[in-house]
Amino acid sequence: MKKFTSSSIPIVKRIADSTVRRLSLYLRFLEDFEKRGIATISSDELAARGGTTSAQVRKDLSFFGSFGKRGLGYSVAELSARLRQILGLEREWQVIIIGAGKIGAALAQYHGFSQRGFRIIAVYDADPDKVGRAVDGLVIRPLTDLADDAKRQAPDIAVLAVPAVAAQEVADLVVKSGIRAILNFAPHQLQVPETIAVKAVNMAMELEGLSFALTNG
Amino acid sequence: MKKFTSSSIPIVKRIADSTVRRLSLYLRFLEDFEKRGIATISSDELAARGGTTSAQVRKDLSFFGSFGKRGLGYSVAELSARLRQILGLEREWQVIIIGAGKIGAALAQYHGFSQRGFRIIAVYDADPDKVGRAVDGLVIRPLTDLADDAKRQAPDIAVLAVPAVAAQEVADLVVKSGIRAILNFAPHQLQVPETIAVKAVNMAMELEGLSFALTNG
DNA sequence: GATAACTTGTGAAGAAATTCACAAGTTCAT
DNA sequence: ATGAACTTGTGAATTTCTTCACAAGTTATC
Ligand SMILES: NC(=O)c1ccc[n+]([C@@H]2O[C@H](COP(=O)([O-])OP(=O)(O)OC[C@H]3O[C@@H](n4cnc5c(N)ncnc54)[C@H](O)[C@@H]3O)[C@@H](O)[C@H]2O)c1
Ligand SMILES: NC(=O)c1ccc[n+]([C@@H]2O[C@H](COP(=O)([O-])OP(=O)(O)OC[C@H]3O[C@@H](n4cnc5c(N)ncnc54)[C@H](O)[C@@H]3O)[C@@H](O)[C@H]2O)c1
Repeated sequence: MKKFTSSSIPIVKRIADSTVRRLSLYLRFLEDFEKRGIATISSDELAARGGTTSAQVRKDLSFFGSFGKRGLGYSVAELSARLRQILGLEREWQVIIIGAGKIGAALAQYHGFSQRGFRIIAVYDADPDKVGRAVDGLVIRPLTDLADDAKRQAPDIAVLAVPAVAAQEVADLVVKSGIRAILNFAPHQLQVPETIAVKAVNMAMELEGLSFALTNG
Repeated sequence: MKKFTSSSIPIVKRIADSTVRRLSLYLRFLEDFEKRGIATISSDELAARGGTTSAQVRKDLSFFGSFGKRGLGYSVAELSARLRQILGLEREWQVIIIGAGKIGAALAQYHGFSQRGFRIIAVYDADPDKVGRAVDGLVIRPLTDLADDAKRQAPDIAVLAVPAVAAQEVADLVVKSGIRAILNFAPHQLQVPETIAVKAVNMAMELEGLSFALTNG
């Protein structure tokens, strides 16, 4: 088993999605603690905040190294730096939004993303009426420009906020343009090569989950 | 082990969240097949669509009964009816939106939810400048009215689209008003009684998941 | 009605994720 | 220095989830 060294984060086995989500949560809590001037934190306190257990917190972190001090806990500053490193948040990611409708516009105007290192560099739409208008300082570009633009700007992540019927063809174009990650808001299961990372935000599915919980609760 | 009867869906053990999400997916596919006039479908075809396996599909369904015909597969119409019953989608759910900002407004104007039986009956905001304006035919109401309104209208689900700092106090009010399910868009981990069903849509977390995938891919 | 080709439903096996439990290390007070 | 009070990191145990594999049932064809 490889040991952690300060210069890199070794990943010795596939990390579960649920683990990554929790790391993301922990980071948010740590930032909160940092803001409040708290210097160290125990796995127990971190767990209480996230609705999990201290063992889970320690196990999650143990995949990447050992960042704590026995008897004391974790340095808030150090652990959040580690998590940012693990999650790949030390760099800035270039994000484009495709579909300047209601959701796409709301996302483009939301500054919470760039605060976390996800910079929205362009907004695209297929509707000639929308192209040329501005959303939060970004001029909406025609989708036909995407392939060319991507060659120059090499965006990292495409956010899909187009109607479900258009989602697949847009995804195909995104993949063809060399973009390797997609955040999909359309209620359509995308078929993409497995080298492409896809996350879906499906609000109808969340509501149905609540419906199930209310019905069988 | 209890057996399935046509009048009710017996749940003999706790159903995993992941199972419910997949049921929701299957239902979407079935509706698609139904629209295209396909009468029967095999677990294999359903699985291919959802990126899972036929055994997984059959196991998911087996928690609730046996809905298929050996050698033939599932009746698309019957299985979607069953899934709607299981998910509690035979009735209409009353939904309120709290926070008429960018996201809240986009959600209020989105008709995809009511098409799936989630009827948005009211929008609330704390900002006096927003109160009284209309979003998609709904007049924005002052949040101070919520408790009273809820006594009459008994909404089922509250969608939280308020800033993170306000999320907890709004959630407390929602719970106090007798609403038993929350869909939270604010990047804040809500603390609520365990009788309350909560789902969170955390887009920053999804982006960080993509960042992780791109970094450690 | 016999055979071939399917497909379901489900125990059992296997894999994965979570929780337990404790040795080992740290801090603090006296 | 010593003891008490903490807390981490991690194998092992446990629980949960997924996949396997096959008996049993259905349909179609000849
Ligand atoms: N608005 C919501 O609250 C909400 C909620 C859940 C899911 N969604 C989903 O998000 C997606 C967008 O929803 P919306 O409400 O913003 O819709 P919308 O109609 O307001 O916006 C869609 C935009 O996409 C553009 N578009 C259409 N085809 C395109 C194409 N081929 N290439 C590029 N752009 C194209 C349209 O011109 C339009 O500007 C839909 O799939 C919807 O189901 C929206
Ligand atoms: N806009 C996005 O794309 C986006 C993306 C991810 C997450 N979010 C989250 O969604 C939430 C809303 O974001 P937004 O962009 O719509 O913000 P916004 O500022 O546009 O809207 C927030 C609304 O909430 C109202 N509000 C504030 N305090 C309130 C209270 N105590 N009770 C009732 N209403 C109150 C405000 O008056 C405003 O109308 C935030 O938590 C944000 O982090 C938004």
